[in-house]
Amino acid sequence: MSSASVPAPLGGEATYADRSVAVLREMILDGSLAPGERLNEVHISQALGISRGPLREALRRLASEGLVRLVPHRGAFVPAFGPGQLTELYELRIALETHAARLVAELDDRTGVDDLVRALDDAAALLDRQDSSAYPTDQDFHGTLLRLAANSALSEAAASVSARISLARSRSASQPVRAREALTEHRAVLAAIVAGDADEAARLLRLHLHHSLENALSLLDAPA
Amino acid sequence: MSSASVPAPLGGEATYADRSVAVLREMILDGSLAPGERLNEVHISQALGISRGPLREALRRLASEGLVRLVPHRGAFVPAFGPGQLTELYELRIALETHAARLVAELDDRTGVDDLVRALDDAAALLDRQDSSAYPTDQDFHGTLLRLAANSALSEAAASVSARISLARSRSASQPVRAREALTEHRAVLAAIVAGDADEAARLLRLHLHHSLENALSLLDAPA
DNA sequence: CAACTCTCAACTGTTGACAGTTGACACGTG
DNA sequence: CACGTGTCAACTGTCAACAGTTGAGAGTTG
Repeated sequence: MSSASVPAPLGGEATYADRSVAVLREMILDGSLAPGERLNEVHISQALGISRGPLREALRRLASEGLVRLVPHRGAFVPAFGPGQLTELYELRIALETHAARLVAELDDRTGVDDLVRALDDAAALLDRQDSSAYPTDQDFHGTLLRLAANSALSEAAASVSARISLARSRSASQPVRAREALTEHRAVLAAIVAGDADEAARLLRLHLHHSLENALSLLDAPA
Repeated sequence: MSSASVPAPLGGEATYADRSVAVLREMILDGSLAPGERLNEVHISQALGISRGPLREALRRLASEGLVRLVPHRGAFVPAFGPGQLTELYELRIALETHAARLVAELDDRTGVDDLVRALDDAAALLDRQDSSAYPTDQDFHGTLLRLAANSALSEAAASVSARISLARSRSASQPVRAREALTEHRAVLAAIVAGDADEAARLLRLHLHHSLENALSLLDAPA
């Protein structure tokens, strides 16, 4: 382990297990715990200043999110995703998000959609003015779409998948410069939603995510 | 190939937690543990002849499957699903399965699909000959479709959703007589898949699952 | 008599110790 | 020298006991 691990305060009001989940998830996603690394229960519990019980519970919960892989009698590992698994995860994401887009397109109340349209217009203006290659609202767009679908089961599943994809992509942390393309595609999807064309919205979003997958795969093959 | 996994008698070599998960899942799905019921750690662990540690792990794992609801400092409950949640779950199922159908329709290797066609033909013949109102292959059809999609992440997500739907429908255990309609719709979906028409396959499957949802909802409102 | 407070039993959260398993290293054998 | 074997440290799985929280009911007060 990248053992620096300050015996973090871990202070708050939730249970130790809850807080451990949060701390470990953060460490896994930001690379403090590298893919392939083994998570030693004794070391980590001592580093967190708790006993093995709550830590084990945290590890099991992370395993159910797919951020940790448990091997009986061997322990917990941070999974290392290959191109095949990244593709599987993207296909799953496509399944979830395209259906969310379909649900939103068939929604009666359009206020949420209108807000999203405005947000994307603002982002477009910002991107045109200053050459900021960053497109911080990418995750926002997908997150908002899920939220508008108003299906908590769907949202939770999508969140789980997104976390795993983040982990799979974590090695290539350098956000690509697909900002403009992504924004353009987002606006196209949104236009179809506004028009109430569920099929077209789903089709465009599927296309967009396939582009994103291609991008992610190319970055995966070319490690820094 | 050490673990060619002979399905051990479940009392054999898995950990206590593993076995507890299996036992409890069974009890929840077959109604031994009714929705709304509270799961007392002490009582259950004594009934299973183990200590609270492994049982707690089992409960957390079931919670991650959605078959148990954990309330901090209050304990574990078997969730009681209302019409709204059942609808959410079905929408999630639709998202997953329609995408699976799409993937299968775009598959090159058609041998698996051909097998499924034959299986449905057999089922149809059987259903015509004897007036057996049961259509045992309903779950088989959906399960096979998922398997053919060859995406383990997708399959696992679908399995989790199916388990929750089973729980939500468990009160109305009497399988409805939608056998013929279901089979007809299955064959229509499959025909589209054979034709390689992903859009149409997805559309028909979405329709089929919406019918199934309507049926489930009507049974939910009218308790025996 | 309603509402509020206090007390307590039951239960979950947590801990530290014990038991069984695994993988690796050293050793002996062909 | 390759290979099987024995041994062992490290680690996970499990247990029983301790600590903190919750909800309910007895008791009290206006």
